[in-house]
Amino acid sequence: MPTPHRQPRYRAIADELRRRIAAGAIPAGALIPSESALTAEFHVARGTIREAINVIRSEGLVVTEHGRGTYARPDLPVRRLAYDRYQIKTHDVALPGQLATTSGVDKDDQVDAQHQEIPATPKLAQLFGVEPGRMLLERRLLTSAHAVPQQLTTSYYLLDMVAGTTVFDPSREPWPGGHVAQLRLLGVIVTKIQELVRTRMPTGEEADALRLPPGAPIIAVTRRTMADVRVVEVACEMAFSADRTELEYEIYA
Amino acid sequence: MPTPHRQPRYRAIADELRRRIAAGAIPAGALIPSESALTAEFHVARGTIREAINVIRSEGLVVTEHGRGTYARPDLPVRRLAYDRYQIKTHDVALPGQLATTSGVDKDDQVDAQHQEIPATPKLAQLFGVEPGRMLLERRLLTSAHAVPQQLTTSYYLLDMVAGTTVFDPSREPWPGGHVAQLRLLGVIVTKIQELVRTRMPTGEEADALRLPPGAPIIAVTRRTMADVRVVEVACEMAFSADRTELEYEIYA
DNA sequence: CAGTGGTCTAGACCACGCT
DNA sequence: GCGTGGTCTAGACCACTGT
Repeated sequence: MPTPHRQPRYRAIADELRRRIAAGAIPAGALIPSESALTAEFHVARGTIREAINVIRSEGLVVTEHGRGTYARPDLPVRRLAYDRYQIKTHDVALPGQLATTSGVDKDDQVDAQHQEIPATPKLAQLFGVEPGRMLLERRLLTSAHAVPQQLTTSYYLLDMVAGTTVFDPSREPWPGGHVAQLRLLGVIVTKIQELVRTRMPTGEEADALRLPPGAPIIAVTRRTMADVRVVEVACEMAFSADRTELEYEIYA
Repeated sequence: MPTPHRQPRYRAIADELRRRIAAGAIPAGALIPSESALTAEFHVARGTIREAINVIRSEGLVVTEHGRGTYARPDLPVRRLAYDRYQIKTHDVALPGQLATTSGVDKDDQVDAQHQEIPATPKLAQLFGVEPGRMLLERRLLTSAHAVPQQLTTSYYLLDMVAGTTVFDPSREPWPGGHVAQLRLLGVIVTKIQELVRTRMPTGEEADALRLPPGAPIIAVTRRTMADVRVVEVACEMAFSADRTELEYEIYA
């Protein structure tokens, strides 16, 4: 079956705008023409222009700001989270005044942390391998680099392991060396970390916190930190803006 | 007195439809009311209804089919690709007539494979650590499970390593035991696999092959297979439908 | 054929950011 | 106040899927 497939006009306009951005005719960070200007240029109704912009916005090429205009999106620096990000660098622990350089948290990062004690939900209990209702420390963390939100993490620790220790003092955020180093200060030696990677659309809270444009997906990682067979930490959904993040892993034979 | 933030009608309607689907009033796989029916029910113009449906479609809750209607999306089985999927099970190699059970390819899967010889592009040459122009075997693979496309992979091998071997005979697809087992039959012992995980919007070709609804993101993995320090295979973009796939990794301290 | 979603028009008024 | 995008209307015709 031959496909004559006449291209709708809004798609042709989307193609043209995409071409201009790729060719540099509209530089990254610059405003694209306003909807009324495009209406005049292409001789179509405004709704058609808006559909075309929807297409390239859902591709992440532009972002719109109410009252200001639509911008060609500047190339965002991609943050690569490497397989060795949980390795403890000795000086991170030796010099506690220093910020962490692992665990996805860099020197330039700002963090906003909240601690709370909660009983384990059935899902958390299953991830931990403990009975529901067991008391946990919940740590909610929003990490920003250069004023751009990067990562929203909710992680959990067994309360009887961490309660009362200075290591988990909320005022000592961000944690030097990351959570693996903090656990080591408590005598807990992490032997294995499991990560489960998914992609999905953000919840409203996640979209707000990470300042995501509508339609942008996130990378959601569920992490379990193990000391031998014991689960000592669970990060139940670390959310990353998908277009600012890549994850690197190594698998050994 | 600040203006109370009134929710737009299309969002309220999207919320209502979301609620009905979550509550089971619209069962998974069933048609939601037609646009004209919703127009009558909510007393709004059809464009407003279409905007509401756009919202829940971009969330992956419904899929629309031209001429048929809009369906609440049935729960798709999620395929978990585990960290041990590259381990060779002895019988996979011992019984070559048997289908692979590793490498993300299961017994029920159908594959559509195409082989081709090409010179290395600069990007591929960099990933391989060889000079550009070096001849490679390109293997394009579309994997389907139960008639649902799952995975689109383009991978590359050094041609002088595989040329003329029966192992890489296109008629022997799918490969028993996956690519690691096939390399072992050539005497190449894989010691390490690196994977780089990203999420992005699909190209048109990818969206067609994986039968993705508009706006659905993909998981894109770049893989490098190593034998000691030598790169013996590169999968430059394995594309998975993001909502049908999750990836599991383990990191050892 | 009737019914569905896909595309498109030509308006209108509102909310927001700037000057 | 002015220009921007956000929401909404009330139509129209087309393309696809079914009977």
